[in-house]
Amino acid sequence: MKVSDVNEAYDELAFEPHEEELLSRVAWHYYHDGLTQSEIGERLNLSRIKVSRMLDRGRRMGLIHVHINSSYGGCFALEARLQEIYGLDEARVIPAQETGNINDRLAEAASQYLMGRLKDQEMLAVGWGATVMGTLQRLARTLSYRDISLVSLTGGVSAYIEGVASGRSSQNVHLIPAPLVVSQESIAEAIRAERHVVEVMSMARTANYALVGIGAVADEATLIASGYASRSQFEIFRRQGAVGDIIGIFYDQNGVPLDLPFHKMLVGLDFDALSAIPQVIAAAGGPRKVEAIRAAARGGRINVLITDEPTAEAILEKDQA
Amino acid sequence: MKVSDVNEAYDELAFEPHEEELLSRVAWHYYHDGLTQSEIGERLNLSRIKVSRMLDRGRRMGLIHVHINSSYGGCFALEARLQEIYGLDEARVIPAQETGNINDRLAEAASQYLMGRLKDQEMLAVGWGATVMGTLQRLARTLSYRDISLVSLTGGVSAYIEGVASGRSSQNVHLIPAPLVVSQESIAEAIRAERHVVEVMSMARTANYALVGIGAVADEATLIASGYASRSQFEIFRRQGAVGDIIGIFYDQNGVPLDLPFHKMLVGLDFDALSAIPQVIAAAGGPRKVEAIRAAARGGRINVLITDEPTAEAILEKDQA
DNA sequence: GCACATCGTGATCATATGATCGACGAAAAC
DNA sequence: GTTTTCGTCGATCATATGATCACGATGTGC
Repeated sequence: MKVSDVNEAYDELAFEPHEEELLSRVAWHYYHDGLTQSEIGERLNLSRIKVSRMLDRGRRMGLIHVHINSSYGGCFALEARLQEIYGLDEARVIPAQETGNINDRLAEAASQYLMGRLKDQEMLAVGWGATVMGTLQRLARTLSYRDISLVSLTGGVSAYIEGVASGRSSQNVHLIPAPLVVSQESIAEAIRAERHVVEVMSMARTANYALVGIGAVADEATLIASGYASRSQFEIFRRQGAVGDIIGIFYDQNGVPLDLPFHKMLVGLDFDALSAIPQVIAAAGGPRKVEAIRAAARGGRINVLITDEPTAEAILEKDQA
Repeated sequence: MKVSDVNEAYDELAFEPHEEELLSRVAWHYYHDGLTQSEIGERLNLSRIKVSRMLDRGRRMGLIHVHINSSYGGCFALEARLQEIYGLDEARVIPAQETGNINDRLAEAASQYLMGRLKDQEMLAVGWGATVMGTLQRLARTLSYRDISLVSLTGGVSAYIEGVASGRSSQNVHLIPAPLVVSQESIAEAIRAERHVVEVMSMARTANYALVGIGAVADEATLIASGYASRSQFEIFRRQGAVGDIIGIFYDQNGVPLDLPFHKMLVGLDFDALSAIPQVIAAAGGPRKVEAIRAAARGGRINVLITDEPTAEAILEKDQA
């Protein structure tokens, strides 16, 4: 090959057919035949370094394309965009699937995420919600094996955490011994002043990770189903601009907490304390929660989001413009 | 390919959903994000060596596929001449290579070709032979991902198609439940009259693509190795002018099918039915098959030929004068 | 229960790869 | 004609990679 030929052809977008053939040949030997660059070089009378550069060019120009043959493949693009747009530390998107409970699948993904993250003897703070419960159930074995401490972010957790804690030395599980919501502000204040409660809450502030759910302001919410709130209350929240809640705290479309009487009756940490935890991980998905998740992400309430493909698409669609 | 290899490959085709996700993620970071294996390791809490092994596994299982996105597979001059001389719709010629199994390399090329061609929910009819088997193994993931239906052109396919079909809803795979050849004409007739067999065969006629191998009339033929025919039979075929076979049907040097008793004992489609399929794709190569491939091309038995460089040269040499 | 095979794991090390640098040659600018 | 600029080339070297080995866990058959 003449050097001048190459110079004439130098144009990032197109190259000589002759070079394209050579490149295809090099790429074929490299990727399909498993030859090393040196072997290809001596076979085609090229220096090793030149083969290396041809492969590089082929990759950059898209002549060599790596396809990942999996339903997960499409989700990574969504993850990257979620991370970029909302400044998340990490996003996990699980593939769309008609069959199967979405909360179960999210819980599975969340537990897998945590299994890969939690180190020995770290502390995990947990919020409230169906997805959180499912995640903890799946994590139970890992937690005891790695000597992870659990601490609750709010009241009302003991009901479902006991199964998880069974068989473990109880000193590693610290629960707020109270419901999530009480009927009067004065009672909530009294509980929050209890020595044990104060201790647990200050311990929660030292956790490495917080695992929370995100609730929609819809009649199907777990808060209503479990009797902590009524439909009429939700109607009021909605009129005040609430789009979702995290650990019982309702926020508007920008993720800013609202000033509601309901919040005064909660037993648990507030948003400032939650934000102080290094990694706040939220697992949530489904059509009803799109707005709630989007607002939480926009407001910087969470660092890690685990959701499903259609939800991720719906969230991003609104912020594309 | 040895049977043991096939079995191993089948075992590897199945894996846990969680592993698939992790693998996809690793592959994505490696190939699309350009991270090093160490970086991926620390990000996902895996040892570097484990990442390396996962990538290796992903490549072998066909989850990771390197596509060389050239309008030509590699050797255009040969491809252009093959297309012109034999009126093929398309020819793919892969570079010469002494080492490495030629059938594996052809299977790779064929699977790549089909991946670029097959659209969602189309139907692929498959013939018989080692190269076809290898191609299907590589295609397995793509097939299920794109919801491609498979249908057999002949009997005897079930032995190797099962691994490919595993994990897929069986309604998309339609096999002729019989061997390729039976011992008596009457038995073949009876099988061909079976309702289920009739159904599958009429379905095969509606396929968009047919993928077939081309066999040589040589003692090393897969037909002999697998016990469907004997050396003495081959000797007779040869004397009657046979130069090769496609889906068990032997033809002369012009690609015209011979009138052999053997054909009456086949369970499968005939040449007329095969020709009715819009795209008949043949993948074959090697010195012994030169005559067989040339005759098939001359006779218009195939529309697309995938072969290797020395074979292509040998074929063309005979028709140059 | 114990020996044994099998598999997955990480450590070590040789090799493959690609980033950097200076040299060279061709075209363009002066 | 000279100089400048640009791009390619190969040498060198740090790094990335994968082959090999040895270990420990797990499961299996006797």
